[in-house]
Amino acid sequence: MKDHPARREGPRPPHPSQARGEPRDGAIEARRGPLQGGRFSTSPPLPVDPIEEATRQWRAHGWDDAADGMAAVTSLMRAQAIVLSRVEEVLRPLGLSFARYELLMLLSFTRSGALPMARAGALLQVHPASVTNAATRLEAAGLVRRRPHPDDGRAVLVEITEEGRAVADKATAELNAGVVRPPGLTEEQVHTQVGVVRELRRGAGDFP
Amino acid sequence: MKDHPARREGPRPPHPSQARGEPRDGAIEARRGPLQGGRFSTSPPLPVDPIEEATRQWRAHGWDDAADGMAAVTSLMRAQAIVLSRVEEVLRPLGLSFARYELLMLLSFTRSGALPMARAGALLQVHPASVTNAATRLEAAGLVRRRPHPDDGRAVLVEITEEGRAVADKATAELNAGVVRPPGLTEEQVHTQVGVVRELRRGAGDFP
DNA sequence: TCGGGATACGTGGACGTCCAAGCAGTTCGG
DNA sequence: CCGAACTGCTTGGACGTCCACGTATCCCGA
Repeated sequence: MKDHPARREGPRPPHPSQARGEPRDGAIEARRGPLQGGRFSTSPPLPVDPIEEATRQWRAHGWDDAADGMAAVTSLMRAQAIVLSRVEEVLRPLGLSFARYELLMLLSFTRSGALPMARAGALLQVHPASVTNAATRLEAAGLVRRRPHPDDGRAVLVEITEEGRAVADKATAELNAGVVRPPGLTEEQVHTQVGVVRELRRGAGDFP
Repeated sequence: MKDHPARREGPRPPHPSQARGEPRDGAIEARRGPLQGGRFSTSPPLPVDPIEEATRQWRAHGWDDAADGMAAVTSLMRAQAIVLSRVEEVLRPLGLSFARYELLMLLSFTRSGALPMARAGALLQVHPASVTNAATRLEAAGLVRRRPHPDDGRAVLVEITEEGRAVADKATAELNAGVVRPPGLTEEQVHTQVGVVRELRRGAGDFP
């Protein structure tokens, strides 16, 4: 993880602008395209869609009935990488990763601003160890605080701090403006997408 | 990752191949449900869809126009985790991860069975370092071989071995049967999904 | 011809994700 | 009432992904 996959957080001194010997004031730097989600290799962009090409190969090998499925799988992987990349690009300046942002928002939606670690893990649908990881880093940044559970000696409550709320609000505003709202997809496409995935998730036992 | 977002492969406890003495006919072990994609926390399954709940919160906070977008993002992340989990569950017994499987298949589709590392990275759309990683592990398993590029002293060719082809074929057969073919989604849903993502990828500059 | 810039890889580090194991606190049945 | 089974959390590992560097090689223009 996945992957998932891409994340960082530290300082990134050499911005693409200077590495390229870009003389101009970085003023506009016009993101090529609507925020590209991660293209590597210095070579020129591919002339054809690699996934479509793979699908062709699949059929050529006689796996016709599996071709669409594989295309769906690889498409999904790539889509996740692209979107995650865009999200983290926005979050990075705030010292957040998407995982940490999710935990922070989850806590901010709570009445008391606190949740037992296990509960958070269940709601975020990630492994308990991942919650520990995120909580530790958020705590180091002063965005959350750990507190023993009053009624259960085993449990630990993660509680969002005032600063945490502030950062979460700022992050949300920037995400809404920079990634979510910009229509990369039609409203209908988004609905379809979410609907399809909901069935997938239900089938995986995410919820009844 | 992200990543992804999520992945593993090494520490399967009863090293299927060598480690343990014979695993008693673990024959049935009945996968609960249709191959669940990763549910943690011992607590009972959630009573409601956490993503839907989050969307509700989003609206309640006045971010109506961003609610659907956030739902799309989180849905995508979860979908990727679920599918990746299922795929790797099938590949694990073969000593493969999805990343390694992809590289292996890419090579198998080549006439000569070999590609320069950079070319592979471009086609798989992952960072060059990821290719190095996958190639190293596949090489250790004897599934690929590294060879200096005949015409370019900088480049390295990764070449699939006979054993690599055999493992790749076996993996493909099992993936087709165990994950891809089983209709978790309608054929139409799959097409829609792939189509939507294709636009996303095109927008990200994956291909013209 | 020659030197600077571009390209190809590998390495080390940061992160997130998962699993397995270990420790402590809770529950429940005999 | 006590021990076994169960929970909750943390730690240490493995893996994949990306970035920043360093090194070797290639290529092109002065």
